[in-house]
Amino acid sequence: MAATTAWKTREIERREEQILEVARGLLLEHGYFGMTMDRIAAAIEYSKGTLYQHFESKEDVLCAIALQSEAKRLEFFDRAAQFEGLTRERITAVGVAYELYYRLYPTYFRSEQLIHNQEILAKISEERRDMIMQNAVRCHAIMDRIVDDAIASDDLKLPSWCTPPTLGFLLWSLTSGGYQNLADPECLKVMGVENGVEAVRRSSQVFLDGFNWRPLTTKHDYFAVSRRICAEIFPDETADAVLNPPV
Amino acid sequence: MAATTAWKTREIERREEQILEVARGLLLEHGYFGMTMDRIAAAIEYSKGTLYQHFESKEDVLCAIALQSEAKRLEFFDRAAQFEGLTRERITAVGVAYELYYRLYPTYFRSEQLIHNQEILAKISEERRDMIMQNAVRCHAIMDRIVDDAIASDDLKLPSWCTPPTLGFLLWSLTSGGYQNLADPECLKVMGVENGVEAVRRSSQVFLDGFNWRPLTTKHDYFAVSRRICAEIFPDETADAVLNPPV
DNA sequence: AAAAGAATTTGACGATTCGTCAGAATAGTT
DNA sequence: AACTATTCTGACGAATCGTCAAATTCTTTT
Repeated sequence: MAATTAWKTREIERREEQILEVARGLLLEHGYFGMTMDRIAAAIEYSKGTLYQHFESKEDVLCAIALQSEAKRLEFFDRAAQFEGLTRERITAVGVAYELYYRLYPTYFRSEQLIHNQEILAKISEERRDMIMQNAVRCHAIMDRIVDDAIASDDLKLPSWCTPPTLGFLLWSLTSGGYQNLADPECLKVMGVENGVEAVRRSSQVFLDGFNWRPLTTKHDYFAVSRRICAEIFPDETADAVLNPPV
Repeated sequence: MAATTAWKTREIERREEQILEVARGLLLEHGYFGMTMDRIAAAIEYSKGTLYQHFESKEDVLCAIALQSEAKRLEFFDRAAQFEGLTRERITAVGVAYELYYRLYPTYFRSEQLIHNQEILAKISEERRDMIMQNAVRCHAIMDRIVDDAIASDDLKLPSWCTPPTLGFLLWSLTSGGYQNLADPECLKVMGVENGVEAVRRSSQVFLDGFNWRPLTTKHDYFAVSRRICAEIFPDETADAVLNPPV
């Protein structure tokens, strides 16, 4: 009996990575319709049949790419969650994490947007869909945790219409909505906004001020806090002067 | 010479409306991939060739649908802009307009999202793309105008990092981002939010409080203002008790 | 009313792409 | 070397987009 050898297993893993790398390149350069299975197969120098042994459909490839992106985002969020300080400093750390993710991995950000499409989600394997959901849940759990801590420590008192997950949803809507609009050049032209990333960052603080999450920006230098977060949590990612501190 | 008669012209217009109606139905029921040109042709009882005399591509059909949606949204914004009152009441009117649009025409909202896709936009006629942009610009101009008035009348003083269009962009990001997340059932599940629409509406006010746009919610009953806006500007649309006042 | 000519409609067709699968090629075993 | 298990291949069927030459319908002229 000729079983799959360890040697072969490694070869398969290597190939899977290669496929995703090539696919991401095609996706970015030629878009969704330009990323064809034939082109991917040609680029990896294997046949389409082999490609389909790794991924059950084109959408599955797409989701695998998005999954990598989400994993990176979750990694950033996890690291941000380790920042120690006041609750509002901690939620700021999550904001910094998301901003860095958006700025360092714009291609990842874009592929994530793509799968927020029910038609694409409908075509993929149960397994991958679960993993995607799992990641999203964990990202929101991180935010929820901080909001809960803020309430417990009296830094924040939410109005009755706003549950802790609701605040997470709103903050998420503001930032992800903002980045999404910024990522669309047509939108940008229409809206006439400059320094969009800075605006999103600062307006998040305005938003939290509106909820009276203490200490307010008038009492606390969140610019300095962001710098500390960069230095302590994301030293490698912000070694480049452009990203430290966030402009 | 046999010229196109007035009779025929009307017939053509009627058919164009019919196509869009059928196409929207297919889009909603079966999604982007389920909306095929053959199915549309079958449903309107004309051949595909005739269909292609009205629209130069599938994307063109999609954009025509989105254009109808945007026209409706613009109509709502225009009406909201006619509300007379304090500047912050007027921006509230725009918020009410957008909320009503989202709640009354969820199918329109969805088709608008679809065309915010560069690949689809790239395939359509110059003419339609211009019209789409034009509508978007006019919606933002309405917001910008109100922000400018607020600054002129000292109701609002923007921080130096935030231009008037930037505030429009941010408010837009919060609300459109929020509705978009709410429209995605998977997102909703992940985030664990209830009463999302109410949360978006109230959080917009929190946001404006953060910018210190007077009068603040602590000094002014924007719930009552919203009711007035509904009664004066959108009487027909909010005749149904569920929508008046916005829950 | 019939013929000629213009406008409109049709659906079969070429091109593209997805996903499959029977058979070829390769690797491992005896 | 012969045999078996595994992996790989690319031609193929199906679905869909968009086209266009031919068929049909409508209008005008004689």
